[in-house]
Amino acid sequence: MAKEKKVEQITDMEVDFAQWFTDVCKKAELIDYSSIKGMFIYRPYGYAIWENIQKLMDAEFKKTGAENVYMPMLIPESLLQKEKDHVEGFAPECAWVTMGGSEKLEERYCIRPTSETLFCEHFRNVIQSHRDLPKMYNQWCSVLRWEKTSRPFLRHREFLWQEGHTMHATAEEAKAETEQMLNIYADFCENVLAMPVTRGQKTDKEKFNGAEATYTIECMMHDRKALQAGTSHYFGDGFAKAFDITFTNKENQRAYPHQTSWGVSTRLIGGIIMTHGDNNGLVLPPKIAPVQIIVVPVAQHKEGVLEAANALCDRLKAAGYRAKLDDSDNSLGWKCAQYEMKGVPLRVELGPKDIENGQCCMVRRDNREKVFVALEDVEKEAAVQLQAVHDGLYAKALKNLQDNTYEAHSLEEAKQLQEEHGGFIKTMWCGEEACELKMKEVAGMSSRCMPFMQEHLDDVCPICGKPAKTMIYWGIAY
RNA sequence: CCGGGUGUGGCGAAGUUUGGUAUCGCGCUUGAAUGGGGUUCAAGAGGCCGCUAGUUCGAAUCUAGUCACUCGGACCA
Repeated sequence: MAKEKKVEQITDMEVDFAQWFTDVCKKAELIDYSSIKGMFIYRPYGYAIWENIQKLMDAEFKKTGAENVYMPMLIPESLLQKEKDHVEGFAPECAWVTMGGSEKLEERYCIRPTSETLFCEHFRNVIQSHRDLPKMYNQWCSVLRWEKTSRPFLRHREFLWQEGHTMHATAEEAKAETEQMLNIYADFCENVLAMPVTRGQKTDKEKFNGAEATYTIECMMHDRKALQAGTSHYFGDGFAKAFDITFTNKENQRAYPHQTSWGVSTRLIGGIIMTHGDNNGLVLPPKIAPVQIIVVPVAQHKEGVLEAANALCDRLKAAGYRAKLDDSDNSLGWKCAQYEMKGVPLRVELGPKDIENGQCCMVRRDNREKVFVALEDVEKEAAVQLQAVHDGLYAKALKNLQDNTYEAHSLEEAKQLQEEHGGFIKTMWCGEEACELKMKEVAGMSSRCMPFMQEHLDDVCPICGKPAKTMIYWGIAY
C-alpha cells in the first residue's frame, strides 16, 4: 500500500517552510552545523553538488578567456579603505585579525569579505600598456562576512563562491563583459539548474558598494520569496582611480581602465532546494546531481539479482552517467525513501521478474512516473528520462514564477498583493530612493530589479505620482 | 543588534513547576527471517543532561553568566 507521504522526518513545507528547508538540508546530508554561528560544514553530498556547479561554470568562464587565480585571504586595513563607498559598505561586517602568534599586529588585517581591493592592488602592478588588457581573472574561494543572522546556504558567515574581476581598456568593453557574465549566470541557472530567472538592473540603493551599476538575476522560491542568485557589477574607473591603476593606450596617453566583477555563491544550492524540493525532500536537477541514477535491486538475495544489478550499474557508468548501486541490506522501501530524500533524479529498479522479462523499471524523482524499459535500451532511455526530469523541473519552476508575478498600479494594491499572494509585484517607478523606502515601510518589500524586459504599465510612479522612468519588480528577499 | 522560543545518547522527545538511582521511541551493533515503497523478531552498545560559575549534604531540575539553534524585526549575497 503506497502512502502519499513516504518521508516522515521532513516537515511539510506548507506547515513551516523554514523548518522544511532546514530539514531538507540536514536529512539530505548536505550540511551540518559547526560550533560557530553561521559557519557550516559542507558534507560530502552537499560539497559534491558544489563541485559539479564549479566544474560546469568554470568551463563557461574559461570559454570567455577568464583565468583562475588565487589571492590572499587577508586584507590590510589601509588597503580596504582606499575606496570610500566600498569600505563603508563592508566595514560593519568585517572580521579582523589583530594578533600574529602572540604579538599584536601593527596594522590589523581584514578577512576578505570580497576581494576587489586585493585585485586592484595587483592590477596596479601588472597593467601598464593597452597590451596588458583585458585582464580577466576569477577565483574560487571562501569569504567572510560577520552576519547577524545565518541560515544554511542562504546566509553563511563564511561561504564558498567565485569572484570574477576584470579590467578593460574601454567602458564599452567592460559593460559588455558585465552583460556577458550576467547572461552566463542566467543561462546556467536555466539550462543547468532548471531555475528560471529574471534578469535586470539593481537600483542605486541596492547596488554593490562602489559599483556604478549592478546587474542581477532574481529567482522565485516555493514560498514566493525572491532569491538573488548572481550579480555582475560595472565599476567604471572608480576603483582604478582610487588605486591609481593606469595604462598607456594606443595614442600613448595615460588612461584609467574600466572594471567589472561578478559572482555566484553556494547560495545557488539554497536556490535549488527551494525551487525544486518537495515534501519528500530534495529534488536535484540532473546535470549537477552527484548521483544521477540510483540502481536499486529488488529481492537482492535471490540468485542472480545482485549480479544483474551490478552489470546494469556498470553499463550506466560506462555510458557516462553518475550511477550508483545500493546493495545494502536495507529494505526496498527504505532505499526508495532515502534516495528520494536525497533528490536523486532517476531510480532504476531491477528484480527477478524484470530479469525474467529482460527489463527494468525507471522512476522519475520529480513526479514518480514509472516506465518499464527493455534492458538493451537503458543507456538511451536514461538520457530521455533525465532530460524529462530537467524539463519537468524547469516547467514547474517557470509556472511558479509566472503565476506569482503580479502587476500593481498603486501602493495600496502592491501592499495588498504582497500580503495575499507574495511573489514579485511589478509597478512603474520614478527612480527616487524615497519611493523605495516608502515601499519598504508600507509593504515590507525591497526593489528586486528593473527587468531588462520592460513593460509600460502606467505613466506615473504609483508611490509618489511623479513621471515614471522604468518598470520595477518588488518582493521580499532572502 | 532588538524581542519571543529551545538546548537531555546519532535523531525526536518525557522528566524541570515541587532538587533525591538517567527514561521512552527511532536509529546504531550482532544474529535470524523477510524483500516490487521506511518489513519483523531476538540479544546488545551508547548519555560530563550546551558550557562556566554559584546555592545545596545532594543540581538535568534553583540562581547568574555565556555559547549555539530557532521564529519575528532591523541589517546584509
